[in-house]
Amino acid sequence: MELLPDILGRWMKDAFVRAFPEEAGRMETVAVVAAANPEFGDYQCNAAMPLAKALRQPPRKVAETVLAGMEMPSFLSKVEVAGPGFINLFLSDAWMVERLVELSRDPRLGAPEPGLGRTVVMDYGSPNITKPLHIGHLRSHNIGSAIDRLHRFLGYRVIADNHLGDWGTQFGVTIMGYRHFGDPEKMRKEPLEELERVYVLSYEKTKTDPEWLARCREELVKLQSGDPENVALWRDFTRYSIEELEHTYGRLGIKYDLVRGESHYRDKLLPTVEFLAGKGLTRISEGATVVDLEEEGLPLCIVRKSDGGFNYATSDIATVRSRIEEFMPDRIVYVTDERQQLHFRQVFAICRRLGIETALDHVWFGLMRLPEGTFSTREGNVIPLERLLDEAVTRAKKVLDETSPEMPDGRKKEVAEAVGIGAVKYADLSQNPQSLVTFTWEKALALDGNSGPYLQYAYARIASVLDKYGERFPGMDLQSFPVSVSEQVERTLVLHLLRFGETVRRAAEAYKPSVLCDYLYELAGVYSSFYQNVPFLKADEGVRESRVRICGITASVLGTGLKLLGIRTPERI
RNA sequence: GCCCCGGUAGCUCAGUUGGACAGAGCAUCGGAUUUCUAAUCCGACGGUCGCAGGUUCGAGCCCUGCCCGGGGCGCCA
Repeated sequence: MELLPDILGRWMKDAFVRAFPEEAGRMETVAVVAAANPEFGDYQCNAAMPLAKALRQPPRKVAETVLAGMEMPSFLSKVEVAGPGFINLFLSDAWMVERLVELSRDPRLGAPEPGLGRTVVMDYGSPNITKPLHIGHLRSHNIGSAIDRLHRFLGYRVIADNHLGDWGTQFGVTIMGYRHFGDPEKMRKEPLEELERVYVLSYEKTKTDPEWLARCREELVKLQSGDPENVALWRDFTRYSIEELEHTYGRLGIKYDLVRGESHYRDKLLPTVEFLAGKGLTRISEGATVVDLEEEGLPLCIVRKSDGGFNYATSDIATVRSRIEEFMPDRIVYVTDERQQLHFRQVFAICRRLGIETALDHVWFGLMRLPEGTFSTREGNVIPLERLLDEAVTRAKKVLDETSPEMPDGRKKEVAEAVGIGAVKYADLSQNPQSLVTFTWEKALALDGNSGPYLQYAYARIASVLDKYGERFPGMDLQSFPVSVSEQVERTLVLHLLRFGETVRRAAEAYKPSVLCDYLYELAGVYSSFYQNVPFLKADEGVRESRVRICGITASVLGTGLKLLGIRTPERI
């Protein structure tokens, strides 16, 4: 299905070109956007005003001239010029309803497939292992997996790779910590907590004890050069970490195609530096191998340390080359926090120098903070991610106990899990990714207002309506009844449903799941208003069926949208 | 010192890339349930969009300067 703004934009462009062939021909597109206010119609076009300047004519006159030569197309009921020169477009009810039915028969609900034939590698989550996830890890996983699903929905072939930090300096520190402070008993029971504990102890010691620091580096070099004992430890640490990660990923509904980690590219580090050197991009500075990036206005980038070791930049360049070779992607997308902006600009610049043309995008998001400031292990104010999820589920369960006492216990547990985690995920996704996020329990666990549970509740109410309809009017063939709109709120709902495709496209293009959240919240709001103020099961036959069909389509759109966000949709709450 | 973000209602945040009188949620206050799930709905209250200039038909959005907060800037990732 072609998207509404595209259909309307094309018609407007025709109108402009017909009226002003020369000037309008130079306009690349004539943008049509959703109207700012329902009074002003359904969509509006503002192109007459900029054009008026070039033509040296009053904008209203330009708009009127544009419209004068056009016949009213079937999809519009009214077009008018308003204010300084806005062109307001009113969609025809009959056409909207026709489109809605078409949408309901489309498994993609009217969304386009711009990604067909395209491959994108997505790198998100990518935590450093040997530490439990904390609330700061939520954003990359959550935002990344939502962008991932949006792209798959739009037809892209997505390769989601969890690029674990499993080969860095921290292993020397952790190995030393484990050898000297490790408790085998705790290691069996809570490996990640234990690994983090010994890491912190060992790390503190590096700051006061230079010899300790030197020994940590030694252990890292031993690991990286294949020392069997250290490699065995590294394997254990990695295995424990991944097992625990998988548990949290299961709760969050995050799935990867690949979980490779930096270690996967360890044999490619030296060849990468040699390749860079072969291209004449490197020089030696203070014993380190560096790439100058002055032309790009960036600071120089170290690709090999003076002690012979490699760092993050080298690893990422090696990873880009490997991914291109293996998957031939059209694009590689990284989702990390804002602190890595410079790093990726450097890496991308070096890739360009190497002649890599694959699109490379860094999607960054604001750090999560606590009201009192940043959190850190040393401050002791780190909130483990699992604890946040547990707390959310507990609160959801409490509400369920009050509102749905009749629900069987097992079922209640499932619903509480879905609702609690839905609340946490939605609270994070609904913010503009680039805003700095201040974590508060109140916000993360909100169950009413603009929240995940509000959307899930709306969904469950619809599911209930559909069931009740089936019970009370058995044997009716819903699809054989026509859809029509009579109430204002009903029309608003239909219009909103028709905008699903354009919203999904915009959310994916902008890498902003929050765009979809806004849309779904508004959809649920319009539906709730409809539900509360317009009878359907009690309406006359015909009107009843039309409204129940609209309910069904709303359920599809809301359900699909929530699934794209990774939020589950219980049929009963 | 240089670079990147942010500053919008008491609080937490939107604002479709320059359009119509700046919008939600929370909080506060008032109303709605013999009815399709009240985790809901309807309404009220609430703003110098950090400050000062500038660009133009039009600025929360673009430009310049300043103030406040966060982050980054050669061997961590």
